[in-house]
This record gives sequence, structure tokens and C-alpha cells, in this order.
Amino acid sequence: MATLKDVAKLACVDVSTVSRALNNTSYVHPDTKARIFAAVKELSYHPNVLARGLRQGKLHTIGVVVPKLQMTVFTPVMQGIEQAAARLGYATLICTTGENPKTERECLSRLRNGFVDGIIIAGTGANGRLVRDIQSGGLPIVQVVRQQERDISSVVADYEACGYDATMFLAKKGCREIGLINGPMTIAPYQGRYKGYKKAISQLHLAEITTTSDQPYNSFDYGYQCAGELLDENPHLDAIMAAVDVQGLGAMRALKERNIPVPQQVRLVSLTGHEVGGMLETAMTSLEVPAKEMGEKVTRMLIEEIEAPEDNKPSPQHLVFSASLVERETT
Amino acid sequence: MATLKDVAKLACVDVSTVSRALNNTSYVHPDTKARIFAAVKELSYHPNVLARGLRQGKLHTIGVVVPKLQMTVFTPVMQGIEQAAARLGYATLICTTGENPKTERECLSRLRNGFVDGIIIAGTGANGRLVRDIQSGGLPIVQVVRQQERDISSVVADYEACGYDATMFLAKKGCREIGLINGPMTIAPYQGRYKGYKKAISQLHLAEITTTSDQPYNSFDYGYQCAGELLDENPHLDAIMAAVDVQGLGAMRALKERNIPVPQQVRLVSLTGHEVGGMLETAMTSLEVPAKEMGEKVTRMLIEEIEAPEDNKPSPQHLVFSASLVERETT
DNA sequence: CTGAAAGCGCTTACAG
DNA sequence: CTGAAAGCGCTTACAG
Repeated sequence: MATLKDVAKLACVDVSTVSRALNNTSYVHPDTKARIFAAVKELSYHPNVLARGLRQGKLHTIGVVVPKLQMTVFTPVMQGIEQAAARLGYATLICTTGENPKTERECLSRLRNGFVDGIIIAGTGANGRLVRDIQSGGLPIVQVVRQQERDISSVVADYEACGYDATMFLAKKGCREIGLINGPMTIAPYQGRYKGYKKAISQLHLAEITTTSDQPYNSFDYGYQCAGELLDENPHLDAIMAAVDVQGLGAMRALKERNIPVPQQVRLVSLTGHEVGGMLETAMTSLEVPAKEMGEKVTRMLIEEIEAPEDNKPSPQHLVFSASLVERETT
Repeated sequence: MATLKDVAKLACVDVSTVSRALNNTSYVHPDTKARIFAAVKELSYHPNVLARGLRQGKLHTIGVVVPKLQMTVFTPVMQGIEQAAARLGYATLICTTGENPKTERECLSRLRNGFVDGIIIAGTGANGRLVRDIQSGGLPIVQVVRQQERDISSVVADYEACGYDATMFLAKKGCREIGLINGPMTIAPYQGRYKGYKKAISQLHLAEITTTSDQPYNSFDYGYQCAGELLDENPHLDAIMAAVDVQGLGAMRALKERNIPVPQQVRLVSLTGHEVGGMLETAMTSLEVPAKEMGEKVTRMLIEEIEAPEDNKPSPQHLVFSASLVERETT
């Protein structure tokens, strides 16, 4: 690979002049410039981003730490992040943790080593200490989808409203035994959804009906198993709310296998929709979350913080997006 | 951020000694070592990966260029890549092109600048020249899912066999009017699927039935529209093959809206399955592609090439995975 | 076992 | 308008 030095030699100028010409950072005589560009072309020179990054203390790269991509809200979130970052001249380094705190710790350690200018995280909640350390070490970090830390900026959806609204919506349809398929309370969105559900349930004087399974919670099998359990233990169940789309798919399948007509006997809602709902044979009603937009927004927020002067960093801000109930065929 | 120098000063040794202690690259007196580690801890020192990368000419990072993630085979492929890379001590830089050649060109240009030690690409086919340039410029690059270049290593599935096998399978079930929903012939996998379909069709002396739409081809809407067209123009159609899962979802929806029973009247197969097939209300028969495994494999291949001594780089190799027909409920 | 020095490929004040 | 020099934070022969 050709270096600045090679170009300088070929163009018979100093490396500093080449640098200036290439970065347009000060006037360079047109003739010199022409010679330089000719040399660049001849050698097919490409500046070494690492060297520049080291010198400038900035690599124009952001790190993203998410649990998993497949069939989750994180895919569209990631899409938004990637696009916004590219538009602003940043590359995106991705790290999936599989909800494993240890993997997450490794990801974060790797990222903090001058590799990235900032981090976007949807955390497991198990590495709060490390996350705060990174923040106070001067590396900007923001949360997306999951707001686990109060003092770190975040972009999330209003999960409590999702839980509440969906319950109320189902009640208005006449449902009286509404079961919830959820996930661990240590993860903010699941807690939010539960709170909303609980609030609505008690306002309506209905009984709380929940369940859990041993499967990883953000999965088809979890939805399938929990739905099965709910149905078996509550013969008069008339509605199921799934925390996420893929759980909803599992629930749908469980309903079908029991020959329970949807929505006639049991209605079904996903509390965190991201497109798939509308692509199903029986389109699923869901609270659609603006996932891509959230990704874009959190990226802009992070890059703003990265580019703010050292003595004028913005305070932590928390942005909450509303989900919109899209009624389809399962209610 | 503390630097090596800070640690050295605090531990009263030279930076070189600190470096050696930290990297375990030569014997360092236990006492010295202890002092160094104490200093590291006190300053919460983290080595700057950039500086090391620059010095060693290697950043332990690979770049990945894929069309899009959402509901495509690239999500599980990406998962495989990310996991294999992490296991081998590499970070993963991701770039999505949205099938846009210009975006792809920008991604590749950004990546080649010393940023990554190698590249994995599922290309649009429109930047062959650039891809070959990168390769001959000494930056290892490998293809996944789509083998667009003969002289660049690749890991793909046997799409032709997918097309052929699926057609034969459907014929054996008694189908005589088998429609294909495909994508552009400039993209290797679509061409492969078509070839296989065509071959089977002519062996069986059946008529070729295909169609296209203006929608982006790797999408629900494309599948929906194409299926609609196929059904409207071929009243006796008894099977639909969709190139990819998400097209299959669209086709399913089109069938449902026309009240066409599946599989009784029309059978449906996806030629590139990656899990979703089994998560549907009516589970979809598909040729399941080992996407994650392909991602892992291509990563190992790339890293092997990266780590091979300059004078002993492996020749281009092409690995083809077989898909396996998983029969579910749509056939 | 450890230090001093050179260098990775850039950028950026500082002169002139 | 351009050159010479210092430095970003590391690693790695070279001495001793």
C-alpha cells in the first residue's frame, strides 16, 4: 500500500503539502495540486484511516452493542443506526451479546480501547458499573430500546403505555381474561410493559394472568410455550399479549394447534411491533414502535455528544417514542 | 485517558517494559510486573488499539458489506460472522448497501483505508472492478451468499440445486403448473435458482411460468405482487416457488386473500429458508440454508487468509453448501 | 531483566 | 505557498 511519503516523493513535495492538498486544509498551488493528484492516482493511494485516527484522536466510528439481531426490534434499530451514522461520516462497529453478561463485558472492553468514538448500547442490565465507568472515562455512550441507567442518555419507546393501552384496547373489545407473555423484570422494557399491564388490570378489576418459561425470552419457543401454558391453565382466556413480535408468532402457533379461532375466541396483540405483524397470514395487531427512527435518533444524539467541545458536553437526555396501535386481524 | 507513558511514569519504568509486561512478550521481573499492574489499575489504563493497530499494521477488524439485514438470510449470516470473528479476536464493522451500487462503492472505499484487515461481501454485482482492485491491492476479500467474482473466494449455497430440487419435489406431488418468483439475473443466487428451475421444467416438459414486479425484490411486497400476478394469469397454477422467505410470506398473503387453500390447491415453497418458515401459522416448506454456518465458515476463511504469511496466501476457494428440503405444511 | 531509540502513517502548529 | 519537525500511543529490534 502506498503511503503519503510515496506520493510526496513522486510529486516532489513534502508530505505535509500532500496532506494539505488532500484535505483541502490550506491553499496549495494549483500546479502542485495537480502533480499531487496525479501521483495519488498513479500509486492508487488511499490514506490510512488508522494513522489519521491516532493523530486526531478520533476514528469516526461508533460501536453498537445489542443482544441479538434475528427477528428482533434490533434489526430495524440497527438499520437506522447504520444509515444515520453513514450519513454523518461514521462507520458502525457491531457487537451482539446474546443477552450474555460476560459476552457483553468483553464487547464493551474491546470497544472502549480507543476503537470507537462512542457507543450505543441495548444492555443486559448486568454491566451497569462498567457502562457508567465508560461514560465517566470520557467515552460518550447512549442507550437505545432499553434504558437501564438513569444518568446515561437514552432513546426508548413508552413500554408502559404499550402495556396499558393494549390491555385497555382488549378490554374495550370485551376481553376479561387477558394473559401476558413477558420477559425478565431486570430488563427495563419488560418491566415497563408489565407495569402498564398491571395498572390497567387493576383499574379494570381484572385478574393478573402471567407465566414464564425457561426458553430464552425473546424467541418463538418462549412465546409458544408460554401461550400453551396460559391456555391450559386458563380455559376461559380471551386474550394474549406478547411482549415482542416473535413471541406473538409462537403464541399464534400454539393457538392454531389447539384449534382456537383468532380473534373469535382469543385475541392476540404484540406489544412491540416492527413490521412483521403485517406480513403474516393472519396479520397481527401490534403496538408498532418506530424502531428505525429510534436508531437514527440515538445515533444523532451520540454523534452530537461526540462532536461537542470537551467543555460543553450535553447533559443526559431521555427521549421516549410513542408506539401506535395498528389494528390488524388478530383482534 | 491514561497512556502507556502515564503508567510507566507511575510504575517508575520505561514504556517498553510496560508494553512487555502487558503483552507478556518477554520475561519481566515479578516485582516490576506487580508495580506495573498496580499502576494500570490505579489509572484504569486501557491500551489504545489504534496505536497498536498502526504499529502492527493490523487492527483485528473485519468489514462486512451486505445488502440489508431485515428479514433476510443476511441476519443469520451476520450472526455467524460476528460470533466467529469475536471468537478469533476480531471485531466486525458492518455496512449495509440497500442493494445500491453507489452506497456499496462508498462502503468499500471507506473500508479499504486501513480500517479493516479484510472484507466479507455479499455484493450487488455492480462494483466488480472495485472489488477486484481491493483484492489485488492486497486487502483480503471474500464473498458470501453471492458469488459474483470467479477469482475471489466464496461461500455460498447451491442455489441451482435448490431450484431444481424444489421443482422436482413439487412435480412429484403432482404439480404441473409451477410458478417462480425470483429476482434479478445479475445477482448470482437468483440466476442459479432460475437455472435449476428451468432445467427441471424442461426435463419434465412443463411450461416455464415466471413474473416480475417493480418492488425491491427481496421484500414482502414483491412476493405479494408477483404471486398475485401469477395467480391471475394462470388460473390452473398449482405451485409457487419463492426465491426467498420474505417473498414466500407475501405469496402466502396473496393466496389467503384469494381464498386459495394451501397446499390443497396451490403448494408453496421457499428456495432460501432461514428459520422463519417454521415460525408461521401455516409453516412453510423451504430449502433451509445453513446461513449461520456459512457466516462462520466465510469468516474463518477470511481470517486464515489475513493471517497467512505474505508469501503464502491461499488460492481462491469456493465452498458450496447444500440446502436441505424441510417439508412443512405448505406442500 | 530493562532502557533508549526508531518507526507505524498521518496532521498540524511553526517558520519562512 | 511550502518545508521541517514534533507528536498521536503504541511495539520491537538493539544493546547492555
